[in-house]
Amino acid sequence: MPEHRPSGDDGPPLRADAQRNRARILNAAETVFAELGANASTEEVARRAGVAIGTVFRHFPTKNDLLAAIMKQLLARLVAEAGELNGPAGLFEFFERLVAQAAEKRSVVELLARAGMDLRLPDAVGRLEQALGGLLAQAQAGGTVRPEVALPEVMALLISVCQGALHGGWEEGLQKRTLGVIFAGLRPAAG
Amino acid sequence: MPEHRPSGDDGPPLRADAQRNRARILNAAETVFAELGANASTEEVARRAGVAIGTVFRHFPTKNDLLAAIMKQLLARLVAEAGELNGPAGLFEFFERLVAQAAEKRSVVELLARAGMDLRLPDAVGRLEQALGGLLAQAQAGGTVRPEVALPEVMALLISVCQGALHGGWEEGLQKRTLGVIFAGLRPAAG
Amino acid sequence: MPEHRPSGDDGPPLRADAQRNRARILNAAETVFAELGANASTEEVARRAGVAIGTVFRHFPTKNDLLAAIMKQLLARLVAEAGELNGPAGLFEFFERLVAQAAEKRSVVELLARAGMDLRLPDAVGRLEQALGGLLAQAQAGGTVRPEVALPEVMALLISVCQGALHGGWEEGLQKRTLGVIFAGLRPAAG
Amino acid sequence: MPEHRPSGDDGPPLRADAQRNRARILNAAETVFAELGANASTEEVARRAGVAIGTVFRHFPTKNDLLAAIMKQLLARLVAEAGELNGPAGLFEFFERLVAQAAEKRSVVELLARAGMDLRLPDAVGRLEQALGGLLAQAQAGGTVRPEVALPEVMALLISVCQGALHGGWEEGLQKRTLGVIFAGLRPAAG
DNA sequence: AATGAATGAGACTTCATTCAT
DNA sequence: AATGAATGAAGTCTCATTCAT
Repeated sequence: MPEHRPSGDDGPPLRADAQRNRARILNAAETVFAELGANASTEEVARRAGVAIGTVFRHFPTKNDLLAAIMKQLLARLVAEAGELNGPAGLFEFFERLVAQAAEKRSVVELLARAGMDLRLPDAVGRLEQALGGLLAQAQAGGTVRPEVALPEVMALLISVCQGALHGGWEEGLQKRTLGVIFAGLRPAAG
Repeated sequence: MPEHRPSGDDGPPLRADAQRNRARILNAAETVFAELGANASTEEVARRAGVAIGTVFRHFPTKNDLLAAIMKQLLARLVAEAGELNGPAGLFEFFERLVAQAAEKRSVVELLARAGMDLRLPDAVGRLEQALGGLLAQAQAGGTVRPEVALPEVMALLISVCQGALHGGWEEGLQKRTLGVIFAGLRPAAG
Repeated sequence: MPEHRPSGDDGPPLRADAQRNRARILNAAETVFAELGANASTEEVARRAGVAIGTVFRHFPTKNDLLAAIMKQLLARLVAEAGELNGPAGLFEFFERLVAQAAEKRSVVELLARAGMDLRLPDAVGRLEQALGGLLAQAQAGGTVRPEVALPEVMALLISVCQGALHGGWEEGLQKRTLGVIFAGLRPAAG
Repeated sequence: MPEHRPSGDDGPPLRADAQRNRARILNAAETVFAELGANASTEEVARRAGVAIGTVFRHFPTKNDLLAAIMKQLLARLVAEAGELNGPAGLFEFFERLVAQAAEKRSVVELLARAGMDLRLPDAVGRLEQALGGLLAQAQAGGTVRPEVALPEVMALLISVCQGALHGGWEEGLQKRTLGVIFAGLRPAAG
């Protein structure tokens, strides 16, 4: 009975070495996919993780499973990050952080993009939306964001701007000005 | 051995049939990559173009060359489209059209994304920027866009939102509301 | 438009070199599978055929397709052989020849065995049954085989005894005596 | 490092749990190979036996060893079965039982087939031949089988017809009629 | 110029076997 | 003795690219 962990159930706890390898693989995969894009080879992941190819497939029986796992980890991290933010400016802060990450971590976005496609991660994505919803509510309560703005377009803007940052390779100033426009669009009209 | 047309030079004019084939291949490629994504097989392109695989490689010695050519064609089309638009609302109109296309034409964006990477198309992109700059100037002249807004962030927003539309699969309403936020961010503060 | 020839249609005639390679591959495959059994590797087939692995897969997109093709060729050969035989002793002669072949050609049987399974060759098998039926009728007409004996059991005996010869590695004498029992069972009781 | 039992020697007696495991593995293997064929995975065997993969390899250092063990067990069972039969019709009865089993137990035959090949089981096979010899003698003594018929061809017929039954998937009627021909061939000529 | 067959590196995946726990 | 994680060779198949026709 090997260890695949498709989603919720944890099964018996992994042996220490297996856990270590699983983590290493996940990290290597994140790096590799970030550098080479989503169709980097699984062998490369194995090489960087310092394990044999078979080990990767023991933990993630399919390349897609590996991608899904990275994605899940990534989304969880984002949710956690969102959870730490508070107050009316939290939403904007979140945008900034994410975009900054996107600039360096190709996978953040490339994978986010596939979330709705081959990979099936509805709940993980759902949790992110929820967290984002919280930030939006706070921002609207604090008067930082117009009340008519709804969650879907905020999500859409977030993803868009991450993609843009990723593929465009924005330098710092550009990133700030681009977000500036979006933030201005979210704020209530100066009265 | 002529006939590759890496970029500027035209060389001897192509034979009529060769010209026809080149066009067919380009069209087929656009369709195929739009449908199957950027790593659809070159054979599939040949099949749809109704030519043999060798012919594709005679015209485009590398798959990347083919992608670059599509990109170039696409950008030219966008420039033309931008040229037809006028007045203070032209910029917004352009955004809307592009996003609408992105929703259907996968390649529009997937390729746009690679513009800065493996593919080298500085001049084609430059021309698009120029056209966009014209629209921006008109919008600012007409008071539709704040004067502080500069071309790079407009370009960045355009690309971002196209990517978002592509990967998110936005329905009509969402697309309108998302663009609404961006347009609000571009407009002068209501005074 | 490559050349796969799933079954009936011939499509455009293969180029001379392709035809030569196809034949080489088929021959190599027959040999290899005969020697190493049905799960010998496709690479080995390619090696013996003196072509690259890709060539094998161009002609037979799947290993199963290759097996099916061999099988078809084999059955056709058997049908032809059956067609050459005549008279009341033809059936027995056919048995003998087949068993003799089985002793050397592992595939003759191993593949025959899979005829009803993964490989789908109903018509090819059907033609063999038809030919065998002809021999049976002649034998019964000539009084060499009892009239109650029907085609299915003759087919069953033929396959059985081929399998047996294959896996048992019968020497000449044993083969003769074994068939002797079966022939005795087919003949009318001595009156 | 004890516990492999290549053939004759027994070594120190196995611990109770080890013995139990050995039996479980053997049973699981028989089932699995019967269902999935001889190249089912060893992991599957372990899974069904409810032990870890390492345990399987501790008991049977090689997959082939496992196959050999199954074979041995199977042959022993056949010998026992043959021992229970008596009288002039015993031989025919034995044929019928075996063929019936073959229809359901894929391994019975698939393994029998390999008896002479990679697996080395001369004595086990020898004992089966001996038992079969007994039945043959009785049948000949009782006048059910012609005196010229010798053991090797009986063995050959048995194996052949098992193979045929296995791969052909005979229905009941066909099985009966096929054996009918063979029995007729074994019986003394009427008269 | 076009054709399409051939090439061969490389992708994903499986599985017998070894070895640390 | 048992466990189960790790190994890595090997298998099937894909596809960009080359080259004989």
